[in-house]
Order: sequence, then C-alpha cells, then structure tokens
Amino acid sequence: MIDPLTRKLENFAPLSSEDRRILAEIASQSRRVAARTDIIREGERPDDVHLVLEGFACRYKIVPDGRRHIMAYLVPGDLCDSHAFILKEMDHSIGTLSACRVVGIPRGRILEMLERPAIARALWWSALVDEATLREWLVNIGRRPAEQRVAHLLCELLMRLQTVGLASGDSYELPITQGDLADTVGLTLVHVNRVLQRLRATGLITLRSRHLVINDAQALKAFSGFDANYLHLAENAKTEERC
Amino acid sequence: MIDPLTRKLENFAPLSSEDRRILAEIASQSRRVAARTDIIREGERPDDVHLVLEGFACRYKIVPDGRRHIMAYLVPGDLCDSHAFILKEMDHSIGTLSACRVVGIPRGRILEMLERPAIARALWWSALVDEATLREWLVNIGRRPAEQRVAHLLCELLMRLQTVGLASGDSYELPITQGDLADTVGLTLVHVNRVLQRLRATGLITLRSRHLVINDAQALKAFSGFDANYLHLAENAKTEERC
DNA sequence: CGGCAACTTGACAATGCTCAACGCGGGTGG
DNA sequence: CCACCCGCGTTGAGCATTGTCAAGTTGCCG
Repeated sequence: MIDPLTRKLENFAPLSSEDRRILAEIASQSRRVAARTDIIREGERPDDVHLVLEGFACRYKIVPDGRRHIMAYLVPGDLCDSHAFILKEMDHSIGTLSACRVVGIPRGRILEMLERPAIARALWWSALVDEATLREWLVNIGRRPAEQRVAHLLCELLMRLQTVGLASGDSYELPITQGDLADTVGLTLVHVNRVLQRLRATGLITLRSRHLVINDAQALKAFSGFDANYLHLAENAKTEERC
Repeated sequence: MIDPLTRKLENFAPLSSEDRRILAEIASQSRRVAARTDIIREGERPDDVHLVLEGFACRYKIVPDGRRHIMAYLVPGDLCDSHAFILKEMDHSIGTLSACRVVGIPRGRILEMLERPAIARALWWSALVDEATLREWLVNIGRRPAEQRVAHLLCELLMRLQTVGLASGDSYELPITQGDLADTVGLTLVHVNRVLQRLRATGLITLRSRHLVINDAQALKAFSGFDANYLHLAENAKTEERC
C-alpha cells in the first residue's frame, strides 16, 4: 500500500518520482505506540516531527479542572509538530487514541524535504488545511447543536480518510471511544451516547463496534451543514483538469 | 508612534534597522475602513495580504441557519491572509468590527519581506501563535463555562494589546459590541450581557462605554484558567537574557 | 429633539449535564 | 475452557446552564 503521507500530498499537487521516493523512505521505519499514550507533552521541546502512519492520535489540552479537550485528530498521513522549528516549547500535548504506528522524522530530514519545491508547497498546503480545520471545529462547537456537531465531525472524517484511502465507500473504521468524541465536540460522554443513538435512529448512520457506515452521505452533510471547502481538496481536481 | 507590526515582531526577535525600515514603509500608506465592513469574503481570492493598523477586525463564518461565528480577532499588528500564497480561495470572511485603518500589502512586497531572515522567522512565529490562539479558543468554548469563557478572552486581549502598546496598565479600549462577543464565545447576546454584569458585580472588571479595566489581572487569570504559554511571548524574555 | 443601535431586564423553555446504576463483551488468569 | 474483571456503552431521573422571546432603557449622533 502506498504510504498515507504521499497519498495525501499528491492530493494537492503531483509529485515527481524522486519526491515520492524521499517520502516513501521516511515511512519505511516506524514504531508502534499503544493506545492512550502520550507522544509529546505540553512544555516539552520536541526534537523531531512525528508522522502518523496508522491509527488515530490527537492534540489535546487539559484545563485546570482536569477535563480534557481534543483540538485535532491526527490520522494516517498527518504530521504532528511543524512548530518545532520556531517555537520553544509545546503549548499542548499529543497522544494516541487508538494503537498507532508513527515515525519520528529528524529535523535535518525535514529540511531536506523542504528543499524540494513540490514537497515544500504540499506541506505548506497541508499546514494551512490543518489550520482551516481548526477554524471549522471552532464554528462547529460554537454554533451547532449537539447532533449536528457530531454529524459534522463524522462527515469531515469521511472526507479526510477518503483522501488517504482509509474509507471504503461511505464507511470507515473509527477506533475511538464515545468519551473521546465527547472531549472533541465539547459535550458529555452521556450526551454523545444519546446523540449517536438518535443519529442511528434516524437512519443517518450505522455504528457498531467501531465501524461506521454513513448510510446517506448527502443527507448527513446537509443535516450537519457540512461544506468541504475548508479542506481545500478542489486543488487537485483543478490540477487534473489542467493536465 | 512605532507601528504595531514592528512592535509585535520585535517581541519575538530583534530586528535590524533595515528590517525596521522595510516594515515601517509598509505601514506608511493605509486606508480607512468603516465598522462592520467586509475586507474579504469567503470564496474570493485575495491579491494582497492585509495588515490591521488600527481598530478591531475579525475572521468569521456564517453557518447555514444564518448565525455568525467569529474565529479570530485581528488587532493592530495582525496580518490577515497569509494563506493567499497557497490556497485557491478564502474559506471564511474577514470583516471589521470597529472602524479600522488597514493596509493591503501586495504579494511582491511580502516576498521581499520574506527574503530578510529575521522578518521571515518573525512572521512564521506570528503565524504559529495565531494557530495556537485558535486552539486555545477551541478549548475555551469547548470546556469552560460562560463566565470563564468571557474572562479568558479578556485576559488574552490584555496580553495581546500590551505587546503592541495598546493597553495602559491593565486596561484597554474594547471597541466591539456584546453581540460581537457573543458570536466569539459561542453564547447568546443576552447571556453575554448577564455574564458581564456578574463579572462587574464580583469586581473583577470595570467595563463602561467600550473601556475595559481589569481590576485584578492576577485574579481574572486565575478565575478563567488563563495561562499565557500559548502566546509564546517568553521568547523575547529569553532573548533579552542572552544579551 | 428624534432616532437608532446597543444594552438591560424578566419570564419561561430547552438543551445538555450530573449522578448513579446496569449490561455487555472481550481479554486474562486460573 | 470457564469465570471474573474492567472498560465501554446504555439508561433513567432530576437539575443547571444557557437560550428564546419580548419589552423596555440608555446613550450617542445627527
């Protein structure tokens, strides 16, 4: 299988075979990390940039009263700490949700990658999409009621997992707990449970033992007000048109 | 008065006099924009990058049901659309909250700036801090009750305005309406009003006709769980220590 | 002085939270 | 191979925070 980072970046711009070779080489040596394990903690100064190859990880913070909030999901193909080059220390932690396979890429390796214009642009694009996603999450939590909030997140994950080849049709594996979901959408575990049941009851989704099927993607998107523009996937389509 | 962008960037790293000259030149020609006016709209492709010199602007989105959510405040010294170079079109709008003075910086000018290493690093730092701020807002809305949410925002603005010299002691001008605040913290106008009254009643703040006084900054920070680490201001202190 | 936008207030409704208990299932050790 | 245990999911009852609607009030600007 082609590695998820290459797959994601090609979604933005075509890469030369040499570009692809460099990326593939990075993905070659990875380590396994158990579920619920921190990769980097707030306050640390990471030496290398982490790349997720398998499983779900997340950025999160713990607020003073002890509760957690998840600020981003890191799925296969996602880079963790692009800030490492500039900022002195992490202002948040990164940890796994499910069991993961990750690679630590040394700084020198990253610099090497950035010297290749196509890769550099694609990585920049990827960083901007991450930021746009963060903005969309803010809107999601700020202005959508519980059911639409969860539905919106499920729509986003469908698109993101499709771009790295981890969705089959409109279904995918969602290896996280309802508690994790709750910490993501700013609700309670109990309430997320009820919301999921209602989404199941209305026939929008089927979710059993971590396997999600979106029965009618169009309907779910309409229901949640999902508009994929913030993922900026159209870039690829436009590029292909030109070819 | 020294222009706010220079002032902000110097907070990260010292700039040479030539660097400063370049930045000052940019700030020299600006235009006025009335309150409640869009600078760029979702879907557009901006030609130049905007810099706010005076007043408050914001990034925002409108959700399908017509409600607005504000995702960032742009205060003097803040750049608006660093994505312009990579992404095809805006996935959100930018508009003024109060009357503003802004400059449109052409792409060529930006490239020129990026050739100066100190400026390039400082701009990169600034972009990363913007992203970190976005993450903190997500946590704020996701996991803090109404009063702490508003209090946290007020603490952040204090720090940010202090770094561009727009706060006097622990007070500053907040030229936005309670409705704007509501669209920022994900609450209702009515509820924000009651929250502000309670903050006033407990003596934490004094707010009258757009002028905010934080009576006990330490107390307000403690109350709202504010930790400035995400603004990464310590960089400057560390630099100064070295000199 | 009039008008409009922003702010304030009250009564009521609803969404989402808390607490507490129970069921289910998969993994582990005896 | 079975029994136990623990994490996760599910359910119910009652409560709290926040939203809605609707009607003033204040204050600034022309």
